[in-house]
Amino acid sequence: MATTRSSRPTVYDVADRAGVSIATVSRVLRRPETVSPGATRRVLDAVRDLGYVPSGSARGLAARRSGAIGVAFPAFDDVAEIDPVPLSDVPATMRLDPAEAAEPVTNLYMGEVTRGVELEAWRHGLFATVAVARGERRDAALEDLAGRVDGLVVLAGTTPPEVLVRVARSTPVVVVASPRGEDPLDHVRTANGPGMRALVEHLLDHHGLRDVAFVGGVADVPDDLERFAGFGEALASRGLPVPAAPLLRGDFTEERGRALARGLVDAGRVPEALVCSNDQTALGVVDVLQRAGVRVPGDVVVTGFDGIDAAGRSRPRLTTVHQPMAELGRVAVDVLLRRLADPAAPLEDRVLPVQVLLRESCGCLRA
Amino acid sequence: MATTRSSRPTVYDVADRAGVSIATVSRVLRRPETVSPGATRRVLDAVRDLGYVPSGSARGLAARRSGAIGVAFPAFDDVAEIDPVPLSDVPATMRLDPAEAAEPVTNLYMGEVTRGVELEAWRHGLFATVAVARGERRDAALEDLAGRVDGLVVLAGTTPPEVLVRVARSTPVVVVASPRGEDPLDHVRTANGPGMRALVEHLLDHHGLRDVAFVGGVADVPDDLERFAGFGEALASRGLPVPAAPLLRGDFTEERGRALARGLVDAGRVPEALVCSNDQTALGVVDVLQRAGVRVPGDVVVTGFDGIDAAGRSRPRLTTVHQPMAELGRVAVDVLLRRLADPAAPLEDRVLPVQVLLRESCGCLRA
DNA sequence: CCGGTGGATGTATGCGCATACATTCACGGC
DNA sequence: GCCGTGAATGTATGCGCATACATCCACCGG
Repeated sequence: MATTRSSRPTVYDVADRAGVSIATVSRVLRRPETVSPGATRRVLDAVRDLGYVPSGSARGLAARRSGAIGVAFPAFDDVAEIDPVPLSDVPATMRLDPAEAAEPVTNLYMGEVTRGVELEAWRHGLFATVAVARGERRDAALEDLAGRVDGLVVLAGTTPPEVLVRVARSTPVVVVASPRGEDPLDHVRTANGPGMRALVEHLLDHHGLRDVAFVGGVADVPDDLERFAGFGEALASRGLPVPAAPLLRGDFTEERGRALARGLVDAGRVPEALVCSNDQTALGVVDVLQRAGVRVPGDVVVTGFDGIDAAGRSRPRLTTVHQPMAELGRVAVDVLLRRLADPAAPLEDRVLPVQVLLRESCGCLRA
Repeated sequence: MATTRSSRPTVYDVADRAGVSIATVSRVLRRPETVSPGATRRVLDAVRDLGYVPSGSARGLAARRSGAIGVAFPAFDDVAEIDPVPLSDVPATMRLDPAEAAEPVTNLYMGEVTRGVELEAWRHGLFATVAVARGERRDAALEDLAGRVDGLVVLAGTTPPEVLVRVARSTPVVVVASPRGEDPLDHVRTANGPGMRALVEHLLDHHGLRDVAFVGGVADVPDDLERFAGFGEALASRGLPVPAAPLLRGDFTEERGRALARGLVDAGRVPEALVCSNDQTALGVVDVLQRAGVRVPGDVVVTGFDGIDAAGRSRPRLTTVHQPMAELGRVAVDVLLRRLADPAAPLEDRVLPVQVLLRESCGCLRA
């Protein structure tokens, strides 16, 4: 006994039932002050009786704007696409869970940025349509999305720049979290470099460290490059030698961080400080060091970057640089709306401030 | 030098440029096999040259389906709506961060469910449009959303049931995470009761506990009710007295969990086990107990529910019941598509399995 | 008592696309 | 050499709404 109607009622149905023209129906819904009380009343009754809901497509077509903003992410979770939907009736299983969970931070990132976009869109009466560009259909899907929204917020790495630029010819595009290149697009990002620089200068000045090493993430990722650059600037500003490359390179995962730390311990050459390119890596590093009997921050200082929840719950709590993920989404929408309002305005490159969180893993606070 | 065109090119522009009719343009894009190679070629060239992207609104209108699925959440973050967009140029600030972070799990929940919905939608060539129903515009926005999608996934608590039922007259609605009531809607939820029951039976049977107390969350929330019911069933099945109400009642936050634990410690009557209705609360409880010198699980066993990341990172790691949040979204979409395919099919009430994670806080594993 | 005025409502049209139907044309069979 | 056939393409229409413009009518001033 599902109650879904075979076909949705339209303005015409409402108009018939209310004994008015479709124009009056439309007016009651969009500009009520121009319609007499009587007609308004009858129309609203008809709307209620029929369960009428205006078609977004028709409205969008007539208004020449969809009322939605698109958010596109790179395929963080390509793998997850495999699992079939479980239809098991088993209500509860049980298992010993000794494993160290390694929740992908990317999920969190996606969720937070989406939240920011949705919030800012809401404030302007818009909706947010999200898509994770995966596999083959990747670029085609982005164009499809572009066709159904008023503007796009695209995370760096979602699609090749040339596709973005092409799409941008018809739909404004704001790129999140990558530095302005030569593309004619608006950008929003965080102060990766300055954040890392401030953190490292703190280690040098406040804790008097000198033997400071960088543990990178995936090579050539803009964020990683900027962080390493900030690291170098800090050293240079204090007259210390600047390495050409990170001491170690991971892939932003906790597991990889563990492996790297294991290598250091085995080789017996752990520096005074391990400055990691992200929190996940740092958490893995800390875990392995502690198991190997190396005290953090007693024997070695470890820091992260991102400011994820887990970094504030570890022992020791991780000193890190917090970047405002949801804020990225909000500001991206702000930039998008400005672009919509004035297509000829100069390109924007907004850099959001970060905050260095001094906690236990650098020795600033006691556990 | 922004490159956004003043108005998007249409099929007509493409047809003109390619020297064909709009029908041929449309065919090249939708059914390429019906068009000659020559025409196809010219059309694609024109599309590229003009940066043409089909209008989603027009397509939706003509096709009588939008190609999008709506996801609506209750207003977890009403408060956050206040902050203005920061336009600060300060790239990095610094602060000592002694506070215990209390990341709202609701954000995570929203992100995960959205992820599931988006993934399943993607597999069917659909997009996901999300909206958090806040404040005054709440119900109106839900209808607006309904008008622009082919189906809705609505989380319990987003809007009053009567609004849902009304909307469902024109757009299929699947309700997530609340038990089937009298509404003529499809439902998808997790096995809250059985999960909690299994966990508590484990505490009774395996750890031989008897003085087991329940720490609830917000009253009258379906999930909380079901969990408390499962708690009671476990006790009853072992011939123990079943309390009529939770020993304590929090609000699902970590902070509130702390306050409750403080009360117990001060009163000097801490039970053998504190079974919490969610992880956040349990984390707060554990923190305060430990600071008060009460050992967990040595002196008192504490358990949670939800299986959030933080529960696997605390010391001791929390024994809890993991519920598949992303899976909720995926299955909801699955149910939605079935409903779309057959409006007359019997109503569904899918219950997803949960998994009890036995870790350190119940004593199953050593820290 | 008539033209003017403004509020309420109706009529007609366009938004951009998909597609049913019509048309054209090349080709093969008779 | 004519007609049937089918592939390729064009023409016309509808999808559901917003809105410019036309119409109607009650009411006012002169």
